[in-house]
Amino acid sequence: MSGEATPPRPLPPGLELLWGRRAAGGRGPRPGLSVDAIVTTAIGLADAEGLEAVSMARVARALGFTTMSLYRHIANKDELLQLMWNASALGVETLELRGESWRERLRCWALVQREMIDRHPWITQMPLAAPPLAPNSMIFVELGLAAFDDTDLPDVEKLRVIGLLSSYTLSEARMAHDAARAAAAAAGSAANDDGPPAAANGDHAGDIHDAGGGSPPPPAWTYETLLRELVDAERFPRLHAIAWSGGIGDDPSGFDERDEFLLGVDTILDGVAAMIARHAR
Amino acid sequence: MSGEATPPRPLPPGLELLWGRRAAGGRGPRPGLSVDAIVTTAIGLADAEGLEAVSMARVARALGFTTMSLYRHIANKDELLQLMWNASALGVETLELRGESWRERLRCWALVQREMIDRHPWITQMPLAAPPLAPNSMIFVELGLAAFDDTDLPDVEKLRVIGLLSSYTLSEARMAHDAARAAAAAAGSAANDDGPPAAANGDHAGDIHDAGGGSPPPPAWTYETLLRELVDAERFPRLHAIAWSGGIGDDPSGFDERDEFLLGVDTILDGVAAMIARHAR
DNA sequence: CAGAATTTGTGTATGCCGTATACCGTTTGT
DNA sequence: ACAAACGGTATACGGCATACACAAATTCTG
Repeated sequence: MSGEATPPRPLPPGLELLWGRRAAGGRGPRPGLSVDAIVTTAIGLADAEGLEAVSMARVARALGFTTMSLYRHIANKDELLQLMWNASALGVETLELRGESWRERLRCWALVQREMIDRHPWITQMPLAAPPLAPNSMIFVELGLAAFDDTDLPDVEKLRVIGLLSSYTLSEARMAHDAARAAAAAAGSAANDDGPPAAANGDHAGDIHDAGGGSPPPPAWTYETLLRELVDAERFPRLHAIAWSGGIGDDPSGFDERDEFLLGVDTILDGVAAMIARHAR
Repeated sequence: MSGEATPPRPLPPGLELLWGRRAAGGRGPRPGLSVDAIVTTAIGLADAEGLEAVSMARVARALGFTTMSLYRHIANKDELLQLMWNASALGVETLELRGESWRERLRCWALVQREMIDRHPWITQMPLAAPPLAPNSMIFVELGLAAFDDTDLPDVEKLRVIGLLSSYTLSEARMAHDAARAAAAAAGSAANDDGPPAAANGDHAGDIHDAGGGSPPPPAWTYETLLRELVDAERFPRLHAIAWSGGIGDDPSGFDERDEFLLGVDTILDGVAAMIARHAR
């Protein structure tokens, strides 16, 4: 709120690296490690084993350095996560939205975002705090704003729609990947025996969740069977009906998650159309 | 896929507690600790200091027990989080949606959810995995479905809208609370001196983010000033214009976050209206 | 009523995590 | 030649979730 002179240099910590301003001074020994290398191997780790596999120690070991060496290039783990998030959107600079109307372009915008997330599912596990400040986020927002160029929507509304769309995209992707991970884990623990044996307890195993008899575990729960077990017809009449009518879990039609997602996008865009019409009047 | 007989008992671990089926056997000493007490104090801790303050050790200490005693009542921390999430929606059973039309009821539904989150902001920090299976989540979904009772929308679409609305609600709440927390942290670190001193480094302070001269830190960044610093007019023409036109950060009008939120909800509902109209035809 | 069975809470230990701090060798500007 | 700056390492600390073994309390069974 004070002053109109643009502040000269010192960005808040963590942003300088993101926006690429680093002195690159000359005096010490030539570094064997670089921010790029760190971020790249961290992303590789996350791609392969999920975000929880990314620890300072693991990243450093994968690079053949000590844990603490990373801190010569990165302030802390949070900064690393920010850098990963930014680097995961590598293609954005050269991206162009296809479509003649705002509607086609926005749809394309959402889809591109969804595809970026699908390429790096750990994005949905990131503890994303506060509004986006990474350069690639900015580029992406700018791109979204450009989709509105043929409309008269006020800027605030454009931003609201952008936020709405990307929050939908993120949460839809999160659900899809969580489900996929759960399914993979269930399949894995059923097939292999080296996975976590149900829920390891010490000498007090049977109390909280009795591990069943000696019989093989009942054929593993799916979301649908669970729903049918839990939801009674009196308290949950509508959910009960849905659970017993099939078509909840894996849909047999060729209707995949991507189409599901686009249906949601289209619903939002219908709302945006009304918004634009209202403002044109 | 297999069998039509409802499976008899053994729910997957973690769900039994949520759905209240516990043997309550008789033989041991009378417990001085209960699941309820644990969950309650954990929620108290989270309300007061955020979700990161909830550790097994802290909860146990607050109760006057040892850390490991908790594990006699709860399988692991994740289960505790699930229980907290479920308990945070305490009022849902006695909840009724006001409104004559599906639209009013859905709007009310979203608002109620938002208010529940605002009462326990740590909900937005929860690593929520997979579709909701807690009883209170179910009740809430059932309530959302009931809002559609005067429409002909297929069930799948109803569920999609429910998901869309609540993902929007959650992410909007997350942004609001993250911003609030950041603002509080900035104000706190400016006023107090017992907070983390900027970014502590060892003998190598000045390299990554040089802490400025001895002068007092430049008046602290706001989102708007940051945007103005980072976003240049060539690469980000639209964002640049927005950043310099004011009205981004704290809006001076009496237009608070709740109204902002409801505007987004209304946009979604416009889309839903189109959806319903399409299906009625 | 005697012991067996079962359950609650405790103490201790393990292996991860992020990171503060002190140190040493290398490079470079003066 | 020397001081300053820098890159990497070793060590250590406090916190975390949780495995495991044990003691005391209670109740069921004979």
